[in-house]
Amino acid sequence: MQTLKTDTRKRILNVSKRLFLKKGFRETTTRDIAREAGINLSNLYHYFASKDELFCQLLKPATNTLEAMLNEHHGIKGVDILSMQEEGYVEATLEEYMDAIRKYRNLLKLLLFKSQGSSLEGYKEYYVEKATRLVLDWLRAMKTKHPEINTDVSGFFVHLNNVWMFTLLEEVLMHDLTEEEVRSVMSDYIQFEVIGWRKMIQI
Amino acid sequence: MQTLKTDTRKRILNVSKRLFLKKGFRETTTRDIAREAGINLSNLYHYFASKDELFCQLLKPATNTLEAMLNEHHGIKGVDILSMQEEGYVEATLEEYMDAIRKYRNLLKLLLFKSQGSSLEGYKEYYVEKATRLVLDWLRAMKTKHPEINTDVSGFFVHLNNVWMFTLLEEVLMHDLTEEEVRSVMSDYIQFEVIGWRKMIQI
Amino acid sequence: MQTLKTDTRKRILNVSKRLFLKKGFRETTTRDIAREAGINLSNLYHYFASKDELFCQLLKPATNTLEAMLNEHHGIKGVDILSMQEEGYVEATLEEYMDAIRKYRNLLKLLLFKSQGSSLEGYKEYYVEKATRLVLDWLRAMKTKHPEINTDVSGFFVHLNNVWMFTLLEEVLMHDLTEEEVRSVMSDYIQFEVIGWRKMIQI
Amino acid sequence: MQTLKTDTRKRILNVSKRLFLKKGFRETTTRDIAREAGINLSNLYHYFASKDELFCQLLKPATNTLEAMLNEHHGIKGVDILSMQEEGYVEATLEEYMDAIRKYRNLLKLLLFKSQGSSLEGYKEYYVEKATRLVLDWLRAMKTKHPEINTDVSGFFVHLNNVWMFTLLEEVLMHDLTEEEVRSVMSDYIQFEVIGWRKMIQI
DNA sequence: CATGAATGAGAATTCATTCAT
DNA sequence: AATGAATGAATTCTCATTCAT
Repeated sequence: MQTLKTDTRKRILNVSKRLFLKKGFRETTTRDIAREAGINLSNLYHYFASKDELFCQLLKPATNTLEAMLNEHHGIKGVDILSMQEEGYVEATLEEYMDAIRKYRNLLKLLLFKSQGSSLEGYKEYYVEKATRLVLDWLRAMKTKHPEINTDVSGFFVHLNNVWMFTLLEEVLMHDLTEEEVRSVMSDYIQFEVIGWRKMIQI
Repeated sequence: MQTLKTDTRKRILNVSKRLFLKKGFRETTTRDIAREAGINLSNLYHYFASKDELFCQLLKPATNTLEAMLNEHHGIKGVDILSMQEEGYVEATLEEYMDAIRKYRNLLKLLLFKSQGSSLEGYKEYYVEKATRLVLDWLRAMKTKHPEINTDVSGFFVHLNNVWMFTLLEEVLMHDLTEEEVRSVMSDYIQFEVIGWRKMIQI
Repeated sequence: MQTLKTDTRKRILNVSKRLFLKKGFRETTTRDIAREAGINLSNLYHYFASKDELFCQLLKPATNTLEAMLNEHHGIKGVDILSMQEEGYVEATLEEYMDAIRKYRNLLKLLLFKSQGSSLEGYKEYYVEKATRLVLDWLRAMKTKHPEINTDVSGFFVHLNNVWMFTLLEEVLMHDLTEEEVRSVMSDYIQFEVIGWRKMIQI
Repeated sequence: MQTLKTDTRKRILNVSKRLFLKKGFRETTTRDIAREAGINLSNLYHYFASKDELFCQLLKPATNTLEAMLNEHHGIKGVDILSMQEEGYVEATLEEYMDAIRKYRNLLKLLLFKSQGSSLEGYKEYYVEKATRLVLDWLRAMKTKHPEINTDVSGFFVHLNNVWMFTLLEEVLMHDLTEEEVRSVMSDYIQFEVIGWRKMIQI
């Protein structure tokens, strides 16, 4: 009996994940992937248009989540600047990061450490830039709403802030911290950030 | 007419720097370098044993400086933990970093962003690890000398500290901050670090 | 239109045989082979992992036969030393050599004269050594079975014996003796050997 | 003080001998030679027109001796076929071979085992052919002088005879037999040859 | 869905030799 | 006599991708 389309596709993705993790995007050949997936090399191209597309598809869940977090967390969408004072907000944000790492630990590793040569190799920079722009826009909006707060924050500061976050993420992944350790480090980090943030905008 | 050895060598290095900076180590071919340097491809091997060696030689000034800084700044050699309180120490440290960036801005870019595929591709990790070990050793030595201070600092904390430093360096390089901006950011960073450090060891 | 796999493979092998024979392993380039076989250079690597593997595969029939002859002829396996007196034994041995030359004349030429630079370049020496060891072991076994015979034969003598055989083989090949001529020379040689042998062990 | 021309030349030859012996003609690069001789690469070409010429010059003493032996021993020059009966002749011949090995052991090794890629790579075959022709000519001359002897010897037999001799030489060199061992083996061989020879021509 | 065959564009490195000084 | 610089021609092997079936 012929393997179901999804089976083969799934197998390719699983094998890819393993190989990309081991050797990185560039050093992993399509031949390796096909061989280990037990399929013909050309057949791989029935499922994915190119090696790059395969990589992007593989990372889709992780990048989707990151995009979502980008919009919601640094959220231009409705979160009021004053709500950052509430306890629950910090908790929620923490959980979001935790979830992402719990679910996509390996995909995030791929994205941050193993993507060179692929079209995702600049993802971190792209993400940080986008986040920075969103936050700055949001700050401007908040200024209109709450003219009393200080939103005179340099772009570079916001930028650096986002970079710290990614660096932390990278360290957590690189050193394979346990969930307990991650939680502890993350908690410190987010508190530090929120507090610093409040102070900065003087609310 | 025969070109002086140093001319050609210098030309190769200049061209390499430009190309590596533009396309990275891996994507830059020896052919490109030779063509742009106006020499025969094989002649390149007269000056450098391999593409990798060329890259290492090119980065030598920067890596040398970093190694020196490693030993002197995080220096296990003679700096007393108490001297970190003095104004001058912070100043000096700041100047050291400033100098490195001023002199080797592009080489540091190459080292940190464009070295993949070369033997220097893991330099950041190597450096951070080594720095971490040196600092921990130094802390142990200080404990003997000043039993009253708290040196109960986790390895991961020290590690993270070193990573922050590199991240900052990366950001400064990546965004091509002017010297004025660098000085400002660096100053903040070092003060932050020294203060945090003092608090941590409770002196 | 797609060529059958075996066609191309066969063509590569045929072309290789011709070129290796003409210029030797080292002086024959993979480019030459591909061009003359009418295929793309990289396609050659579809069929053979390397130039060396191609050479070994090409010679496989001959080396296999030699290995078989090694085990059977100088055979530690069951041939009794006394059976060397029988007429049939000499006949059979002769035929074996004749067959090998008849079937693999050119492959044997490649193996003995054109293999430098390949992993088979020391085949003659390897073969002679192995044969020598086998014969010496067999002699020891015969000594147990027939304590009356003289098996006090020096290793160097056995060695030299095997070398003569190869030299003869080489001469026959190098001078392209006809089958008739080969048969005549071989016959002399084998009779000479068997007679000398009998005398030596005094049976 | 500048090195004398002969010194440098001598040094090049010594170094070459060592390197060629270790790695063979082809695998030894002119760079290696120059480096180890402590001279500039181009300077090597002041002493020898090419790598090949260097090799030939190095082997000159050995090839000269072999050529001389060729003429004298298988001597078309005056040796009467009947003198082969005398004791002294065998002795003299033996000594000649012994001398050559004693004096040129390493050069002969180079010639026989390490010359591939050089213009001397076919020396053995060339020598054997020439010897064969000389002997056949000489036999014809003897026939005129002594019509009673049998000179009806096949060319291939003479050829094989010369090949045996070289094979023996090769074995002696390859296994680094001591002078004592060489003498013993050689003695057997020459006696065998002379006796066989006498029998063959029925004198 | 699946396959075997085929391709083209490289890429790093080697080496004997020559030239100008 | 000696040198440093330079050359050109080669060579093996890689890899993502496409085509015909």
